[in-house]
Amino acid sequence: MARLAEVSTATVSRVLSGGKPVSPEVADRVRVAAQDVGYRPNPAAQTLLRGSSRTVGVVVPDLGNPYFAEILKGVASEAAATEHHTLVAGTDEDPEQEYRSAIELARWVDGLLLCAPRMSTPRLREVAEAARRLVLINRVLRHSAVGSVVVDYHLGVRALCEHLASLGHKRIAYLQGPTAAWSDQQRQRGFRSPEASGLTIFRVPCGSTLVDGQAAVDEALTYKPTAMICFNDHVAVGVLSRLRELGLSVPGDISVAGIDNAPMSAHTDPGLTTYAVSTIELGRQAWERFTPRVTTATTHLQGELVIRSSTAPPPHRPHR
Amino acid sequence: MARLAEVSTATVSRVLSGGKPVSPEVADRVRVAAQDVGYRPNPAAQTLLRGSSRTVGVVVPDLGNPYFAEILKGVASEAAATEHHTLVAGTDEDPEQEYRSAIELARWVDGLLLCAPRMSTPRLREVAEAARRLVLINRVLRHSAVGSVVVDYHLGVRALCEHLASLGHKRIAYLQGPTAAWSDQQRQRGFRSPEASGLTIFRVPCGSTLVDGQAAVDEALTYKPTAMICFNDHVAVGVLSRLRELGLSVPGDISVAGIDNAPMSAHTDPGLTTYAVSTIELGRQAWERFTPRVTTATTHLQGELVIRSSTAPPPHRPHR
DNA sequence: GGAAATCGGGAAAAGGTTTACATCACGCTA
DNA sequence: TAGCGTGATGTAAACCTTTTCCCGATTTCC
Repeated sequence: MARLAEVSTATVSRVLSGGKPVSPEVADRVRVAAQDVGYRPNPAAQTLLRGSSRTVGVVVPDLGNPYFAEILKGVASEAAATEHHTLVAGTDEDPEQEYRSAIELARWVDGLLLCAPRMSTPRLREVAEAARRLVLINRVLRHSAVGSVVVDYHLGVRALCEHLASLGHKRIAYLQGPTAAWSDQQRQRGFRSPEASGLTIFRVPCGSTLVDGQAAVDEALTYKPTAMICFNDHVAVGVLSRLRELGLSVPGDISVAGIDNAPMSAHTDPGLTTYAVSTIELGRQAWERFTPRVTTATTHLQGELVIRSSTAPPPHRPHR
Repeated sequence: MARLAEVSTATVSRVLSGGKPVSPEVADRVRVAAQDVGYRPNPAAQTLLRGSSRTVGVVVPDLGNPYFAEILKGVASEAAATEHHTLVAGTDEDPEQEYRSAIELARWVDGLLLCAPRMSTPRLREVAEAARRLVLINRVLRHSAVGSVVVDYHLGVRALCEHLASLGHKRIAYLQGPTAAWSDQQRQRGFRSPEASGLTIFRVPCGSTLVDGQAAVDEALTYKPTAMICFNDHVAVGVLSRLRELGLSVPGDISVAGIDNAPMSAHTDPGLTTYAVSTIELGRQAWERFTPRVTTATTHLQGELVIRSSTAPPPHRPHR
């Protein structure tokens, strides 16, 4: 203990952590000594006593997905601003691992940020019990001390549909997200009103990745749609790539729209029309849900339609 | 202490963690009790005593950059496989924050994975002292107990140059990475031999992001190059986007090549010629450097040239 | 001038787990 | 049969801080 080198034992604590009254010269002496010896309080000991690790956990399906990477970035940055650390875990889209990682991380952290589209509600509830504080992304759970930040995807989908309808589209393929994903169901909700207004939606099983998008195009085309709405921008990029392979022009032959406004979406060819969601804001809101004062309610985040050049009026005659 | 509910105190430890001899029936009783009470050992206490937190730290310039996201993913996955956790910090490309984050994280973790292109060598050495174990990405440091995983970028650059030269290119613009970044210097090394062989390289200040690429194009074009090599794929995507705006066709009017083979590079239009580096392998290698047995040397990782459609012979007459 | 209040500092306990050491019983061998 | 070794369990110390309680000293108010 470097503290002996100077004055005492508990005074060091007062100087370094507590805002307790300490005489200036003593405080200085302590600081100098700490500097000299390179003294650093042991985080484990601090955590043990304080009962708080000053750490938040982030569990997402895929760390490689730019969408989650952005959220992680937002949270990590907010956390760092208040001397907190960020523990991460990727779950490889596996519900079982979502659960295990969440439970495991919950032991360590003060607050857990969980994006687990596939976890069953009962298990989610278990996690809620295990975590001191839980914030869900794109999911809700009736439980005290659980906050949620959800993007109103149904609004996004509806806006995209209205945009496409106003261009004259009638037949739209929707490339679905992962089966049973909560946020996919939200998107599906958004089709109700457009469908009632005469739009025809063809639902095509797909997924959430670039490769999924690429693979789902051929099936989607069998419905002869004039436009495609993709589960997210990631998928849309895969779709654009496959359409190019097939020699179809976008938006000449077919229009394509994504959701999320991923960083790359402004730079695809053509630029991707999408429903923009601010991941920064999402991360910020999520972080705010950790602070005790906030009544742990659900925050709804609205995006906005970003119209780029991947959508246009349908061709006069169906392609092919 | 839930343990009192059953038998004793230390026996619980023996059952749950140590492989110490315990009679089967007692072990069962403990397990059942733990299950009932939902008992979980306190990680802080374990860490305090064990002297190891079973945690590794990852510090990267930008968590939103897919390249680092992939590395993080690789490490987190390897870590999870051995019951370790992953602590992350983004530094927003700020050398000062690189240092602070690294030092701070070093207190918590068993091993630190550091990607700090801009940190000065003396500070890097300080971090090496503070960390129990340090692994550097794309950087080397003469110091015991410091491992490195570096990509041989000079080989990549040379390969790209040779590829372009074989297509007939003579004037190549290189869009530089962040000033003073170690890995940019490595790339620059790769130009020596091509320059000696008669290739002309124009160096253009740029950066590491999509937006940097977009912004640097105009200056690069003033040199009237027939090809551009970009610091990384991220930059290249920005370049493609700007060239499209300017009405220049790739590779018709000008060839473009990136470095890293980011996930999106196969799906740009045109597909990006690049020097492919396996981030998975990088993460794996980095993780291996944490295990004590490895003689903490530098691992050199070689990529391979991936030729897609963004490179082609130069136009017969210089554009414009 | 004396007593009370306030401020600064020191000693010790607490926080939950692991592990070394001590204890105890049982079985095997001489 | 007695002694010794082995395997199972309990006890207590150690890990490293923070924080509470308490005491001494200085200042202020009556």
